[in-house]
Amino acid sequence: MRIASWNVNSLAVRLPHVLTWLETHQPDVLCLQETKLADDKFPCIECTAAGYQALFCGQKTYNGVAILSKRPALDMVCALPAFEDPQKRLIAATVDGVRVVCVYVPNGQSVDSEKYRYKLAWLTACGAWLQAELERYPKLAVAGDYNIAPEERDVHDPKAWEGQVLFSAPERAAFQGLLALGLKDSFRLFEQPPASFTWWDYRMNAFRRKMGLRIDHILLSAPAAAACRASTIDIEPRRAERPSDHAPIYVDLEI
DNA sequence: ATGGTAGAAACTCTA
Repeated sequence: MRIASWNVNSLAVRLPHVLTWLETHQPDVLCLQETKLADDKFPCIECTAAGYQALFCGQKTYNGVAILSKRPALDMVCALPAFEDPQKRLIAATVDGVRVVCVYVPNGQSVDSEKYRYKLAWLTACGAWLQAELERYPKLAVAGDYNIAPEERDVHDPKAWEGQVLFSAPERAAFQGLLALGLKDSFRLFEQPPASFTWWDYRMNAFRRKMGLRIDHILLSAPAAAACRASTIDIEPRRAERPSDHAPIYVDLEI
């Protein structure tokens, strides 16, 4: 079973990229973030034609998440139950016995902002909810844009980024808190190339200059991690015309 | 020096 995740930064703009990528890589599940689409605008017909059903939880202009799957996705949840929030950042469903959680963690903007405090509060609420999900669903994957680089090797210039949003100590501690629930960072289950990143700023030719961060992750419960055979970043779509600023990532599970 | 780029939507906010 191949489970993928991609922050597309507007599905309206990136739909051709997504359809091409589905055709090439044939994931069983694709988690999307930053669809930026109200639910009545979601491209269901195009997804069906590509062989995928879609569950989505969106809003106009900002945020928005979706789960595309070849097989039926059941028991959808579309928000953190105990966290009142108008922003559409989480959707979960079960596909072939695997609980798939798609997250778009708040960016945080800057460490002194209200948005940063919201990011940390959101992560606390998400962790508490995931703890209960892990008890209900042994095979669980949490895929998405975490907006956190966990370690120095996940940042092109850790000294420059130290203390900045996406790499500050409280954010990294929150990420470690998710791992402490028993989740594994799938990417680090395997030897990986140095300077492996998933996001490059559109500005300053960051992609060409390899100035990236690894902020998109697929975390796995212990039984899912035990079945994981590979965890991959596909940077090819970042080279395309009008790319998303994020690369798609995926895991291959022997399930 | 606080820039720059992209997207949505509206002439600004978010990332």
